[in-house]
Amino acid sequence: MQVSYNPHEYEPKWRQKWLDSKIYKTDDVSDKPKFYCLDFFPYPSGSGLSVGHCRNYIPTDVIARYYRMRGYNVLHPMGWDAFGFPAENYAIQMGVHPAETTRKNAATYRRQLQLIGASYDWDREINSTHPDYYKWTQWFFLLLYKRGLAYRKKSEQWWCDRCESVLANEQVINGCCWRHENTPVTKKPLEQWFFKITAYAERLLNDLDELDWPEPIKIMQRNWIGRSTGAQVTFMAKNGVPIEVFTTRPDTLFGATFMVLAPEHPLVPELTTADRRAEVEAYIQKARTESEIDRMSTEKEKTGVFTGAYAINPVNDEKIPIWIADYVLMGYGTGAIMCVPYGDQRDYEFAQKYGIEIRKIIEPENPDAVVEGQAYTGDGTMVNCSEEYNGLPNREFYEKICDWLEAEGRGKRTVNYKMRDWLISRQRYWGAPIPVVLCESCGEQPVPEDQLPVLLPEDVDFTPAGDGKSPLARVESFVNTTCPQCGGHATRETDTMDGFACSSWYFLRFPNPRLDTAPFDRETVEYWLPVDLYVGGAEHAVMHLLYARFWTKVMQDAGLVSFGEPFAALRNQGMLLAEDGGKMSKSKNNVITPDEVAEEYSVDVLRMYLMFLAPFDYEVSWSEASIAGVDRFARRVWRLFDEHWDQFSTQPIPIDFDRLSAEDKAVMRKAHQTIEKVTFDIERMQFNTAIAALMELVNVLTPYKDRHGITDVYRESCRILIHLMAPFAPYMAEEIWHHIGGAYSIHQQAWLGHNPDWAKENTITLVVQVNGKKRDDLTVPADVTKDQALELATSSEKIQKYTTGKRIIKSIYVPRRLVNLVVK
RNA sequence: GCACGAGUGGCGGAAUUGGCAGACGCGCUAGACUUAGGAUCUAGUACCGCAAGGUGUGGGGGUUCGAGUCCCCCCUCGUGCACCA
Repeated sequence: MQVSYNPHEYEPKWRQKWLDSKIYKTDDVSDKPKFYCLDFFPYPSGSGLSVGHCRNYIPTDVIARYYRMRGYNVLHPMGWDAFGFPAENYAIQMGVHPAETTRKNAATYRRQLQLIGASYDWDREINSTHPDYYKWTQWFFLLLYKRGLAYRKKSEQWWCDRCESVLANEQVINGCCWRHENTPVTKKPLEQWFFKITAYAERLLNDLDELDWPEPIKIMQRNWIGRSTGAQVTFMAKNGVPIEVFTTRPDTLFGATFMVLAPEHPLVPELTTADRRAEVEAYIQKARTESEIDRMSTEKEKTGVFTGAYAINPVNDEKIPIWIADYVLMGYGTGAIMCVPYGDQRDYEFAQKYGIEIRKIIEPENPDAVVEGQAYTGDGTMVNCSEEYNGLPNREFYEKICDWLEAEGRGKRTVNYKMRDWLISRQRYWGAPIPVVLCESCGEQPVPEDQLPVLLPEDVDFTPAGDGKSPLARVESFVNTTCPQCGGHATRETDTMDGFACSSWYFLRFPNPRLDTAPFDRETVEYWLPVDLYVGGAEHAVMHLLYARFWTKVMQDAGLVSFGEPFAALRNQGMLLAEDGGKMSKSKNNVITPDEVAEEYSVDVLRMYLMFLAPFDYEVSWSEASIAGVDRFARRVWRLFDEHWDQFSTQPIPIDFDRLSAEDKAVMRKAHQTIEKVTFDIERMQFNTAIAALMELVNVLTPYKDRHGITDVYRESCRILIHLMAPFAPYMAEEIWHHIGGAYSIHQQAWLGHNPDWAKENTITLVVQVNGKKRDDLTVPADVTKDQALELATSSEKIQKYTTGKRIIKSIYVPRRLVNLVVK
């Protein structure tokens, strides 16, 4: 019987059946080994999924399907990280409520993910904007609050004049607003909520070592955390004010010939002398207005002004001038530095420009190491210090001077981090309200747990007022409340939480998505977590991945979970570029959607093509030409079965391997080698070579069928093929399985194991080299011994051409590979 | 500037980790079947050479019987960090 290949008919049919019969439903707990396969929590944007997004969801789906067939209990869920600015901005422009946009966009994403055959357990779908979810996001806020890890502080916050609104850090791109490319942002002081992630800096850094994550991501996190060791040293100003500085090089203290404070340093007004005041204030004013990019530019020549004040260098009681300069940042260390022009390039340039003394304090072993016009940062012997220290190696002196500082109470060893606390306040509407009220008499009060969620009011005018406040501040019914402590009048915090708060715990929700008494059930979470495979783009290297690790550690400390790391293994998929090598973007009108590809070819072809085109972590361009090749492959597979459907079996066909003809053996061997190869490749996520292996098998079966028709070996090989294809081409596998009489569903069949005896080659090609150059190859039995191999090699005519009249001084035999004869 | 990555046919990429370089696919060439072909099938396809043979994994050195793979130097591209004291 001939059945025409018609994916447009069978793909929707199976899609519906899989949904209706819930074959991807996950058991809560079971005796099976578990596998938690998770995608990054997506924001459902208005434009829907492109084929680029599919490079994230299809590989994880293949993995999930594979582990299910391997007998694992697989948790493969999906949900929506749907709070955030885009929905709110869209609401402002179009007047559509963000809740409406979110609903619509999530529905589009769900439809498209179902289209591409993603095998999520849809009963576990979650949405961060539902009160059932953000109630627990607020609950975690309170947990952090109770543990002293959430605090409010006045801080300088990014502000865009054209938006008339504050911006999140991630919305500041190169010092300008993300929506107004040429509008530099400025800073505005505002009361803000912070999470004290810095308290976990050390653990966040150290625990990276145990993670199976891409090395570049770990490096980015290490850089972000930015640990440096050194000393905090107190310099006394002449008027008796202590100035704390942080230095990584206390061994250069004797070379400190001036100090620099950040222009924003609080001691500046106090230190500045009357005659310098006008100039200092002008400089501060200039630094304020200067954009961050200008100020941070390494290209820029250093500038600064003298405050008129002096401080005492604690190691030698020398009087050194205090300057202010914008190359010193208030946000790092203490906002003040000691300057050693001899040992620091920045200080060197500054000292040169302003004529400050450059004093040599470390003599390198090789005098040429000191380059004219540059600071010397290397090691050497101390000079120009005190008698006691001169002549010491600087490393040794480092320890000595730290001991001395600590003994004298003039400083101490310290560790400093570049990472700052996580600012979570957003003066925006579309986020989870921060569950805190401000009482006139009791002050700041957390909302009691039993009053959660603090509901986000629906009927709100979300146009920004330009006053730096959330639109919620204008909703009186929301703002006015009673104090949980005294019952008196109180006002609610009107800021909402950063969207990254929602994604910092969502992976704990999937094991028990509908639980209404707690964010998660301990036992279930301990069964499923940590996530076995986490896949998403590299762009979240520091933000989300660091925040989620932080929250997990807080929960561990609170005794809520036993583990300290949420994601055991992380992989980043490569970006998919447009055919011209540029980014796919709506503005360039070059976005290809899965819908279009499914329409023109099929979902299975899209899936296999994306897996085949390059290793999954490579950046690669879409190619219209190559997808046709995968379409051909799919049709070839279909033709292996077509017109012979009733001759196949879904049960293993008994094969008496030893009695097979050589050709039949070769086919059977290829089939079992393919099982081995595809299994190996899926596990190491080398999907492109797995597909290539399937193609090779088809390339063997097609001509075999033409010569021998439907033999047992052929039927068995095709049965193997269809199993191996199931994770990659789930629709076609299901349809073929159905036509050959398989019971629903192939996706609930067990993965096949290969028979190593059958997979093993019985003859091998032995390469024979003379002096490392290939001169012959011999077909020999696989179990050939070294002596036999050497005998065969040396007796080969082609080889003798190169060996006669010469002496074999060495013969190398690599079992099952080659013989190399070294002659002279 | 600093720190990682990566350079393999006309193209995307293989090479199970030091052992036949170019699997698989695209493209291309020739042929078959066709009214037709953007269908299908067959053969070929790294480069030079009629051939024997030689040369080839960005360039140059090195280790080794043997290097795409390991080591050193250089070039190009990509990514991240970028006055962090």
